[in-house]
Amino acid sequence: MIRTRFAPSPTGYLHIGGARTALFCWAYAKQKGGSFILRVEDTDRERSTDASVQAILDGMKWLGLDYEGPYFQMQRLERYRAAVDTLLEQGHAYHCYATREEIDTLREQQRARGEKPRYDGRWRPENAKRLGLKPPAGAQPVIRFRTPDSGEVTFGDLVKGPITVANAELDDLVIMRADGIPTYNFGVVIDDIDMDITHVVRGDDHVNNTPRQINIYRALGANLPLFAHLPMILGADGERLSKRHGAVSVMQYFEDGYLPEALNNYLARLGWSHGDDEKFSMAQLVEWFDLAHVSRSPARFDPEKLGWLNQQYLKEADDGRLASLMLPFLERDGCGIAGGPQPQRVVALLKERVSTVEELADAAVYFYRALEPSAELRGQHYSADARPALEDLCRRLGGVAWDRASIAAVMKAVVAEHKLKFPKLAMPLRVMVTGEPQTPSVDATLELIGREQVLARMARELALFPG
RNA sequence: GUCCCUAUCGUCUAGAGGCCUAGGACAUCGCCCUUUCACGGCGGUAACCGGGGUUCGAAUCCCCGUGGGGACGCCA
Repeated sequence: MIRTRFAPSPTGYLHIGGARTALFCWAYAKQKGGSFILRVEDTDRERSTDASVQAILDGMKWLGLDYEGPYFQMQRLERYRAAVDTLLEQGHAYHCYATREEIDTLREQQRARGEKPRYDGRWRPENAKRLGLKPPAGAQPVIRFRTPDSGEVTFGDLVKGPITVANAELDDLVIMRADGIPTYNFGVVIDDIDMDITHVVRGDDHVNNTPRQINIYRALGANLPLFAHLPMILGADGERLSKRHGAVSVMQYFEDGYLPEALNNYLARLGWSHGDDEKFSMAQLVEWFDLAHVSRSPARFDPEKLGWLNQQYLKEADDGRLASLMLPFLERDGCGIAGGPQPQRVVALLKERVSTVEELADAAVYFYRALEPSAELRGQHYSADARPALEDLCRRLGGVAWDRASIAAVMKAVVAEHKLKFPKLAMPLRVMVTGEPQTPSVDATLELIGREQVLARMARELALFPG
């Protein structure tokens, strides 16, 4: 039975990188008929918040990633303490009384010497004895894991292949704080063991933690899971996509009018491929996903390509669904839909011309509210020689059957009688009625806006024509 | 600085030693369609980081440079 997990810390929203990790873990478990677990790693009491937990849950829900859980590490403290006791008894861990200041100084000196900053093991029992160190009265020690002095750790990463690190590169890491709360590298191991995780699929930034964690597994006598490290996602500028730099919350994409299927598809395609396939469903992702085709180097996030994919999904999305997604944006733009055309029909007319729902709403405004053309547009399109034809058209539109074909027929007749080129009539008409130079075909647009509004807007603008 | 990982068009990628004159997608440019703008269709520009090996043969394997990323916390 395959079991994967996504283990975010609730110190912020669910961001793009986390979402992709979750997506891959989810897809892998689904494909294998296994379980996907959500575990909240909330042991950083200073930074973890309930709001972040909720934000992560919201993001998972929007993306459609269902899971077992969530489990919370802060509800499992007893278990970690018991595990630490075992390690202590067996000599795999020890108390360390070094102060933070002391350690900081040590690290500074090491860096100054061009060495890798590492704890020097001064509180290992034998060293403390040799150095004559005595636990200060009343001091609460942290607990450190005793890393093997020699040898190396090798693991076969499912994405990157074999990775080897010498134990000499590792130091004795703190596994439990003085207050009994475990640190990341310890909690993650205990939980992955207890939750029977078979495949640890996580970000590249954990590659260096893996050998440390493997040493803890070994000290505990536990079986190792398989590891797969996904490459990082970089910003469009090649810089790290982090919470400080523009790493956008997944829910920001919802707010900007993206469809979750588009974001999932884009994210799946970032760092993973299935031949030349660019657009595929979640079901196809589940069917096709494999760790062998995950790329090994970081990828840049390309908003342009996401926009293109979103447009592809928009084109085939249900009009009613898009209409309801569009309404909040319309309201924000000060548009009520009461008295206007049916939103679904507006959506049908506009959806393949935009790449987000927000753009869709922006493009829909003139169906619900008259927009005044800019002076520049008026100057560009309102010519004296088009005026008689437009007046004629206005009159005739008052009596014609109100459907697209009839409107088009009237326009063609007017164009012919006044000996004009079609655009000579259509462009000023478009601007008069919509306030915009670019809209769907003008007959369809007029039909939806409605006769009353069209005539009113034309009359108002006609007065501004020269001549 | 030290350690780990990595390297194909501007970007995401296909590529598992001969199928590669290196394919697709986004972006970009041109043409077509056309009632404006889009959509769509067709076409173009554009890449195997450098140097050594291994091999009859290397984008694919090895080594060294260089570039990029990550890690070095009582953060996760």
